[in-house]
Amino acid sequence: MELKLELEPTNQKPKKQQRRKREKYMPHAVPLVLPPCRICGKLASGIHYGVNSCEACKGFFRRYLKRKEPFQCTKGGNCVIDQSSAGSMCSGCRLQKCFSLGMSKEGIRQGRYTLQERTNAIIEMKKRQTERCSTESREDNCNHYLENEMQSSPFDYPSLSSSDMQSDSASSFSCSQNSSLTSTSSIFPPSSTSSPSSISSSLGSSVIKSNKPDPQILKNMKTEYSKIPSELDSSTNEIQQHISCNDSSSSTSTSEKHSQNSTVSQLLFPLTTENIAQDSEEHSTIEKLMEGYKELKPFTKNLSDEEIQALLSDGFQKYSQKVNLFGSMDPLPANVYNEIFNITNMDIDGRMKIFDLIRQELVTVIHEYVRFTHGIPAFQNLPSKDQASLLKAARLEFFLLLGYRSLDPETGMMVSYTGHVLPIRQFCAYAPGDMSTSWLEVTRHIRHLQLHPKEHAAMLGICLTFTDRCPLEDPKSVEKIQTCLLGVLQNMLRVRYQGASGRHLARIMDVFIKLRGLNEEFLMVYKKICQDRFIIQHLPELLQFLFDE
Amino acid sequence: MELKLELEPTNQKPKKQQRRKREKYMPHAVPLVLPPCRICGKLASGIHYGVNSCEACKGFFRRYLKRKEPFQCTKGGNCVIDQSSAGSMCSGCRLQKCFSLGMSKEGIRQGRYTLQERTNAIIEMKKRQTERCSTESREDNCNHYLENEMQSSPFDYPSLSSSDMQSDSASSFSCSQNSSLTSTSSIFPPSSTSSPSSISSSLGSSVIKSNKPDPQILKNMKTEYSKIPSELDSSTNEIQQHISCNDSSSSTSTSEKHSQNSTVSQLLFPLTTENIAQDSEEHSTIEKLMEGYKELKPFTKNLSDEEIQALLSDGFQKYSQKVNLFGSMDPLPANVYNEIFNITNMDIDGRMKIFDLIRQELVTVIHEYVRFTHGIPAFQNLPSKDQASLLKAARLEFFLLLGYRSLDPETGMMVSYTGHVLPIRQFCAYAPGDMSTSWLEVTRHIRHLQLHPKEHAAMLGICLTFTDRCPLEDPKSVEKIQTCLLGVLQNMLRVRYQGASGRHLARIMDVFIKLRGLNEEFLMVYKKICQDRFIIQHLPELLQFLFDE
DNA sequence: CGAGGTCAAGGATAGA
DNA sequence: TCTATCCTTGACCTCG
Ligand SMILES: [Zn+2]
Ligand SMILES: [Zn+2]
Ligand SMILES: [Zn+2]
Ligand SMILES: [Zn+2]
Repeated sequence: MELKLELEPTNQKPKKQQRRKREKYMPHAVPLVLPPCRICGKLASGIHYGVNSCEACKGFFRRYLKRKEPFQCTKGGNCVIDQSSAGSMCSGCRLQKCFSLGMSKEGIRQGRYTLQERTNAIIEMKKRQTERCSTESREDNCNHYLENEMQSSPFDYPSLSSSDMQSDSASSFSCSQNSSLTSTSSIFPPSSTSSPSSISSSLGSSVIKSNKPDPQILKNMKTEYSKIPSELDSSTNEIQQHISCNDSSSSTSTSEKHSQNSTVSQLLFPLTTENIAQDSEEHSTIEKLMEGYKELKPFTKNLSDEEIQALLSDGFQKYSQKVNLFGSMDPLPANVYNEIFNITNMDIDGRMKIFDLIRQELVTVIHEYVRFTHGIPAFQNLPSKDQASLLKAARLEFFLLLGYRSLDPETGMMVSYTGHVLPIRQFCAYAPGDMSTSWLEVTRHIRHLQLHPKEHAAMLGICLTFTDRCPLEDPKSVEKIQTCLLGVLQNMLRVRYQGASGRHLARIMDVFIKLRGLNEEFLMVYKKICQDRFIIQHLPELLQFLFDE
Repeated sequence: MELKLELEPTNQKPKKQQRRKREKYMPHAVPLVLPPCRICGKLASGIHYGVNSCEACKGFFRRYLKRKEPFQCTKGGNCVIDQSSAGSMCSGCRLQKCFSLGMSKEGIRQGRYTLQERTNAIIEMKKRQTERCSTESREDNCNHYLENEMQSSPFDYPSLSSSDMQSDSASSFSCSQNSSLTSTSSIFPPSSTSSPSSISSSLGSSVIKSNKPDPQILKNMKTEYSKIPSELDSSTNEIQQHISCNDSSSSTSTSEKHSQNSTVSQLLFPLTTENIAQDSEEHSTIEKLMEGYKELKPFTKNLSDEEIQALLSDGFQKYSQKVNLFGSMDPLPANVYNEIFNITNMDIDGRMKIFDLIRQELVTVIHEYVRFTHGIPAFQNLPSKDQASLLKAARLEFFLLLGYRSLDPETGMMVSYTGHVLPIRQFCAYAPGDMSTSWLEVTRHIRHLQLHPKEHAAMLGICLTFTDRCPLEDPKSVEKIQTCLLGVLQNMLRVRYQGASGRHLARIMDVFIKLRGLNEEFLMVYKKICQDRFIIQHLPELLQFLFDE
């Protein structure tokens, strides 16, 4: 009788009662009959992560975003996702469907592109570019990467309600006056690298030494890559043919193609009768690439996955024990650990040890890095300035990609280039907390790819030959190299995965995108840190490696 | 033998590792911690099928629902069901118990609790508790917080399908032999505080000094709070009356109440004819509280919000500039900043400065803290051990709550107790990254409450008088004080917000819950850090403040 | 109105 | 087989 809360008459039992089974939850009475969930077909509750979807699918995608580590289908990846399968949908395929319908964090994304669609777009772009490179007079010889303003983006999502616009943009696309721009510059955010004139001594000297244009090698290159000549204006007709083949819809069935001596890339290198020789050509490209790849000798190179894992686990145990000595800080996050480390004056020693390690390793590493590029077709024909720029711009991504087997994404332990086992946090001491997390995540993704060495080598080559990461004197040649490597990679994937190769390539492209993201992050943060007196004093080599002056 | 492991599909290996040690499963950070399973007494994981129960009993009932075939007892149907019989309970009797407690398919409830529901539950809890405290003989005089097993839960939502059961449980409730338990211990996670015997010198001495029972003050207290006497066994009848009034239904209209001189809390202090004097009583309570509140003199106390904001903004600018000198680290997170700070050897100075500051402030602060408690009705009548325990246990939450105006949750800058402006990250140097985030978040919430000083004072008092945060000699008296303060607060809210006061109270309760969470976090992390040599050496006062030995 | 959090239902699975 | 735990799901809620 005396409850004052009765002013709000609802809060008593009756409220609890009405709170039983309700019908479908709709945040608001939905005036219009909205389309059903695009993913599962159930009643949608709104637009979530960019896609009209139901509460369930929304939650599913949200959980994915939190828990990372994409789900894997165990049944071939072709499970049906609809309301009939509610409650027990295959998570892997459901996630794939979410992706393919364009779900993404914040729904902001540049369009509703699938990984696969994105990859296709990238590849198509590259194709068109090569075409243009070949057909165009070289009057626009300026740097690709300086021009990426105003480019009409191929990623602008075609609005469903304006299909006329779509064709508009499609037609304007091929005759765009800005058409010489790279596609990658719109896919990857523009890099914030500095001018190419400043070259670190250790890196620069290696490059210069190795860059005296050896006429013999150059000749070999010409032989091997006669279809992609160093003279841009010649022999374009063949490539043009490829393109015209490819411009038509891609609906031609694979089996048809097989009659034409296939397993060879069709998207990038559609077969024509003149392309019969490509197989062997590609083979020698791979061989050369692998020679360069052999030059890279990270400690883990010749270890099996199990051996590496044993190393890492062992190291992790020892590390944990060590950490326990400092006040049992084991479960504490890195920054706390580092703080303790610093304050107890143990840090300086610890850090110095690592710096010494880094210093030693850098010398070896950089030489091997340069030698790897000798295996990249025509790379040595590039202007030496470009070679240096590329090496510099790709350094971080290259080594992250190179070392993916050496890092346990679960424990964060890594085997260094010369075989020291340590937590990556010590490498990331100066980075914001989530930098090492990103590194781990990318590594997880790369591991997920289950790469063969040849694929790995090709990826490393591709990684080195993005034209949008730095200003270049001759971006077209670089572009061409990358296109070639992409073709090689694609063929390998096709041989290995057949129909699923598209998805795999998509995953690989995604890794590149993620790597690029890390690189950006890295540049932003480390630019500032390089001014640190301590580093300047104790690790000038690192600065030379990391920065441009 | 090893093949068995390999049967598990490919890349699962790290995941399976963790299987050995399993703790009680609690569905991730339960904000509303519930009393133990009503069926078997083990730790409950939530409300299942309408009854507060554990995972096991939930699963048991689910299996029954599927199998349909009801279990049959073979031993007469009177088997004991509790945790001691775990694993080998009689299924028939277990199911019977499930039924008798109201488990049913219809009892289910979906979705989360509204803020208001939660608050209502909390308040209801408190009410019932006070009831129990007063009616019970003191034979069970042991610590509240040790006993929170087996309490019958007022959180059990009455199952719709078994309304008869409801009255059953209601009647069993009031005569429960375990009824002396605190509610808060089930709402808030149990605190991990240490024994009350160890008291830090600085805190302890203040308390002891102030705790010599001043006969004059004690007399005043008796006059002012004669209805809540320090002697527990006397004058309980009045409170009992409140309670008995309160047990009946709450359907009397508010307007009726107003004829009885209301605006006084009815939920906690239901009006009876004897309660006419309460208004003035409450008034004097508030006045006394405010006297204590005046003793608290944080630098910002007499500044307007705008003035504080100006201070903070100014400090933030200066801080940013300073930070820019160290390699323009402005946007970097705290850990990086601290690292730089340490490595350049500027850190030690910086840290030491702050330590000095903390040391200075602690002395002032603790004295004022103790003096504040003099304004809490009957607080000084508590056993001095209890006073010290409460002061100790509440210290963090108290100061976070006290200083909410001094902290800009957007920039993370704060004005210290004596007026120094600095980023809170420097206070949180040893905490994991998200600790300061939590602090900011709680502060945001408190600011959102738009508290009046009196409300603030009441909250501080309530904050100090939770019985579940530490062991107490006389928890019931503490409980009574808190109930009184809650009533006062509730009335103030009602005057100010009328119909919306329920929601506001809900928000306030939520803040308490959040503060408690921070406290838990704090205790977990800082326990370890107190072993740090550097701190022991340079800031023993801090340790005394933070810890118990 | 959508992102994100909450939390009970139910499935999966190791253990008894 | 039954039990108890772990984990994913999806309806519902809050907040900005
Ligand atoms: Zn759906
Ligand atoms: Zn599937
Ligand atoms: Zn149970
Ligand atoms: Zn039985």
